[in-house]
Amino acid sequence: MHSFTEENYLKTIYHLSQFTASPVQTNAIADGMKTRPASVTDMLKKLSDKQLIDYIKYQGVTLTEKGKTTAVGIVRKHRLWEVFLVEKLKFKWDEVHDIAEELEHINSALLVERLDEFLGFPKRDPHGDLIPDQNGFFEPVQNIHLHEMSCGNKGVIIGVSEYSSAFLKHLERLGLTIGIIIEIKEIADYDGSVELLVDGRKINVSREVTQHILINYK
Amino acid sequence: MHSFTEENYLKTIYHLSQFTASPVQTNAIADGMKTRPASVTDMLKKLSDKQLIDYIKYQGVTLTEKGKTTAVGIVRKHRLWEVFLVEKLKFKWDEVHDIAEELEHINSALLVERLDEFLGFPKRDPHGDLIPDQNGFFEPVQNIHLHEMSCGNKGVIIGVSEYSSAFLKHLERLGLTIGIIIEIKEIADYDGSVELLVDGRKINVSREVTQHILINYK
DNA sequence: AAAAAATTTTAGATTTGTCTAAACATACAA
DNA sequence: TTGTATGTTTAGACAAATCTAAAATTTTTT
Repeated sequence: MHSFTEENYLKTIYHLSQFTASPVQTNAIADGMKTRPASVTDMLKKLSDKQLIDYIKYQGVTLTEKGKTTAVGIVRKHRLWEVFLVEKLKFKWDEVHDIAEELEHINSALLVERLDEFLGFPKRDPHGDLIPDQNGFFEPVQNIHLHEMSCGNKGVIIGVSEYSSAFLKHLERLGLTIGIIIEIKEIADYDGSVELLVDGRKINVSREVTQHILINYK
Repeated sequence: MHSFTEENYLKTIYHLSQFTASPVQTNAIADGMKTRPASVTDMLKKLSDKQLIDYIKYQGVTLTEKGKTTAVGIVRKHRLWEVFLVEKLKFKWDEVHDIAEELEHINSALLVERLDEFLGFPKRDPHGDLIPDQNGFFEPVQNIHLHEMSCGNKGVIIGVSEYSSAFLKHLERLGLTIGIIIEIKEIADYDGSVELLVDGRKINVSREVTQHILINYK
């Protein structure tokens, strides 16, 4: 078995490699793990010894199959527990991330499958993220961030890419929750803030916010 | 916050002090924690520094109020999670102990209270152990072990004091589960094995088994 | 292509929890 | 009450995960 720390490194590397095809760099991992680059280097050696990552000095890392399987397993647990907390225990979507960070390390394959069944095999978690199935598969996503869209574009809010309570509460106050249909009315040259049409109302959101909203856009 | 290890020490000390009024000894803790006496001594110093135990060299330890509160909190979580696993996820009573050992360290007061509510404020866990309430209170138990009873005595199986899957499966095979009424027909001088009357049938159980069955006997 | 900047790694230290072996304290028995 | 057995603590080491400071490598700039 792997330590919590090892699991967290794998998860961080997994999430970082979602955004790029190239190897994940030490500094990026250090940021994600809120630790120092020197500590990351130490851990990369260990994960490499355990065949969980391919590591080339100074070049960065990629997950091996074994590493990816482990990482996806943790992501699956995290998202299932989030569904449990919201659906069964009446938590709000901004309250569950930190608790799920702990629960994701509970080690029992049977538990995960029973939980999945108990929850009715949910497809997405409360933040709109897809839940990998028992074999680690899930349809590749082709969402784009709101800030990548252009004037006149329409779409549906399908998820977020930031899970802090502060951010999620802010979205809720703005009425920008999952499933909401939005249309881009104007993008300010000055600060990148965006005017949205939501449910007939006009709403102004900062660039900061647009960078963390995922849109299902075709 | 306390580390998992610290929490496990506190829990072990708590359980050991259930059986005796006198201070808990280093070797007993080492047994319970499956570690060495020298390691226990190191940890006792740390717990003492944190005011979780009263520790006198060579004499043993007792929990402080703070230590007891912490320990009971962990026991509460353990037992609530066991109920969840059996009642909601359809685990068997012999499958839940190890998973609950992990879940008991999840850190969220709100989670515990929501879980309690979700489960309908259960009074006992699947092994018959009482679940402390939110304030750590629970009626003092006056169960006795089956091996402490005499010929002709009757009682109800109210719990167990051993949680291994092997033991619990054995009980189930014998039909000795919680709520079952038993009567002692005979106690063998030779090996301490006991003949029980259960539901009209006669059953013979080893002394080993009688030492881990708790009876509500008045 | 050399210099400067950014990134990454090494070296050496620290903390937590563990260990073995040896010393120390207490209990008990002759 | 002295000796032996049992139980406990100290001393010194080790592994995991982290850190700072310095050295090494790669990338970017001029």
